[in-house]
Amino acid sequence: MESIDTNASTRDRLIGAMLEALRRRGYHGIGLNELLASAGAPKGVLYHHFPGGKAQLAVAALQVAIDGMLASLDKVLLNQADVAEALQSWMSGAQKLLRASAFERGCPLATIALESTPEDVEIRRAIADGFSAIRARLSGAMAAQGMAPETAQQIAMLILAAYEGALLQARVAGSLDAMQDTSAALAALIRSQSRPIL
Amino acid sequence: MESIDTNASTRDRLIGAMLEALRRRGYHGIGLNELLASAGAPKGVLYHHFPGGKAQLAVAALQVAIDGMLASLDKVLLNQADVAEALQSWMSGAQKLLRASAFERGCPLATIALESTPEDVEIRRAIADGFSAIRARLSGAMAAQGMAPETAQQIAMLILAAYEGALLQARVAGSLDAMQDTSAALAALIRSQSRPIL
DNA sequence: TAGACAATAGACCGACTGGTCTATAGAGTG
DNA sequence: CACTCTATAGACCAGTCGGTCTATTGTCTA
Repeated sequence: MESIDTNASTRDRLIGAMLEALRRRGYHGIGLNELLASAGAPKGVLYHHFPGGKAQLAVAALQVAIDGMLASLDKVLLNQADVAEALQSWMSGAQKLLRASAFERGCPLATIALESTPEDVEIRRAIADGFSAIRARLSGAMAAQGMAPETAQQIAMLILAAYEGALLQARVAGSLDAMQDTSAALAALIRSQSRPIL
Repeated sequence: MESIDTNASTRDRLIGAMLEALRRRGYHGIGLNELLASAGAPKGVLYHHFPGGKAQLAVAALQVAIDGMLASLDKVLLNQADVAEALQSWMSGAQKLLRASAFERGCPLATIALESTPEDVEIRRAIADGFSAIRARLSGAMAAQGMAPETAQQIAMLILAAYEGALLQARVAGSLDAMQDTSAALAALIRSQSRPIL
């Protein structure tokens, strides 16, 4: 059970609690009362900061999650000139977080994406935009390394899909194998596509 | 709204309704009353066929889903000698189902996998076993086509991860792009690995 | 026809859901 | 000090949750 930083503002504690819930159980998997208890906040404060209720809080949590993913991606891309290596760093970071949480903290975007229905307009838009931004970072980096732009876009799509799918498999299996295999296979693919075939 | 085949046995209608719910909204996204209504069955009959309640019904639905995925995989692998082509057929089938449901019917395994907690032992085991069986089919087919066994296992992991992740992205985006890009990138990868580099 | 058992039917239950409402506390400003 | 506005607090609500229970119907066998 992760405890939420009690020094953070009430609003941030609410977001943190929702984020944690989305990672572990999904949007419908946690109730408002339990959420409020883990944030150490009474009910009124939720509707004060988020008049739209649970759904609006979820959107705010998604934005935070997306910003975090983009930041970690930018960091590895900045530190490593080679995209294949940067990707492996990125996935290795995800593996550490997974193991540290006993395989319980996954990607919050994936969970709520699958639970959402067409009525959840804001939620779906936030997720779709987030995925799109992540893919843009990836394809940009690969194109900068000499990959054909259309190929880079295709492979960025594959990378993000594989990342989410590997995380998912790793969680249910309680093993890092999925992450490791996927990471290795992706790195090999990027390398083979970055340089024209000899 | 999909209507359930009223000719099927009550037990099968319950499973069908749960399967549909898992595809569209997830385990916690549907209530027992709504589920029963869509199956056209009263409450008592659920606990007659599935004493373990909602969770046991979900496991039964997962088994049906897994059997279906394995069957469709076997079919394309039998029809097409080339694994890359078989994979594209398989993913093209998934695209048809997605579009036919207005991007609402996803993979039931993925959804409940992300919603599950460590307490959901039977559910997680069913999913993990299902994924494992699917990967075994894929890696077996690639190994039979001359790919090194370790490589085949890695790529099978990548394929399944990418499949789930692409389906997820396609759903939130309401577009087949993710499936098409992923499918093309995977096919190219399989082909490049099946034959030793010239 | 009687008995046994599987299947269907739905009333009912306590617990909890997301959400609303009113009351109060605290901070900042004139 | 009085006023204002944000933030905190939690009682309260109708509706729904998953699950239990008893009654009835249908079917097969003796």
